[in-house]
Amino acid sequence: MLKLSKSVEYAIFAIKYLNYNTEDRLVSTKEISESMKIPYDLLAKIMQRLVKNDIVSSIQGTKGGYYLTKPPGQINLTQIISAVDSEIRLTDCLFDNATEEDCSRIGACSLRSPLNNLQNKIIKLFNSTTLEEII
Amino acid sequence: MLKLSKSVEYAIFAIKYLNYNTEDRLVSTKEISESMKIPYDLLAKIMQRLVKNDIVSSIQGTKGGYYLTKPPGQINLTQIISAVDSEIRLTDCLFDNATEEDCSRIGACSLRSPLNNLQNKIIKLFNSTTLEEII
DNA sequence: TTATATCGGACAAATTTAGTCGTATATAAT
DNA sequence: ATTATATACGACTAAATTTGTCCGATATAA
Repeated sequence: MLKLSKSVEYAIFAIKYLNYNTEDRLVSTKEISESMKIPYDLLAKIMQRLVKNDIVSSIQGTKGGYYLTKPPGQINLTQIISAVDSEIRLTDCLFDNATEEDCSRIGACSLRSPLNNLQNKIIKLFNSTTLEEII
Repeated sequence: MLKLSKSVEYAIFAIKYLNYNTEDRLVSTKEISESMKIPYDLLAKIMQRLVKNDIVSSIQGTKGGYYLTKPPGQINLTQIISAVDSEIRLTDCLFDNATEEDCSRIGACSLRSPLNNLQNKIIKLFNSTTLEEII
């Protein structure tokens, strides 16, 4: 359970490809998919999520495609994970306003606060890890 | 995918219970299970893994049960995760001697090394997080 | 009008996690 | 010896999540 999802891996590959190939043109999902060997339909969805989270920008229509909204040094891992998966949560209860629906122990749980500290450290680590360091 | 498994959560609860209840006696899976509201059969398997990894010790037979092998300050999160889940691996390829079976990109993958650095940081963080801080 | 691209949601397959069950072994008490 | 209660261990099932696919809509250049 402590693993990057395939979607996050693919997102990183895609960002890498965009970084090296969009100086003077746009790049399509098809091109990234074939070049990086990533399933087309899955990648297409990932690209949309990256667009929604303003990590990449898109131009629609023929000759359309994607480009990076900001340089890799300004994109961090937390942003990517949040964009293509969901917010980082070490347990089901570790977010604001969690209720008994999320965990029956809530309120009486002595683990919640220390695990929240741990989660914050992980998020901090991921915040400080930029794509520039990875790609 | 960046979440503690239920097994790890249950293991932490169990260690906490053992820490507070085994000064002068042994504690059974049944007692922990009922007291901490953890499914008995699942907890039983978790206890066995903790024993195998020398985090807790067991005495068999009637009047048998478990106790902590070492104090919580000497147990860290990496040990627990390795014991009840498996080694921490951020991607399928991030271990020694990974082959193309594990990832077809291996050898040519530019992400492997930087992601390995990240994985080491996470492991280091988990190594430095003892159960004393959590329970 | 056509070809090619993004957009978006529903769906299916595969994998992983979570939980269950049955049986064997150990040991204290009767 | 037998019984009751505990751990040990593996196989199995169920549930949840991730991964991958499909289909139709919209946008735009040629």
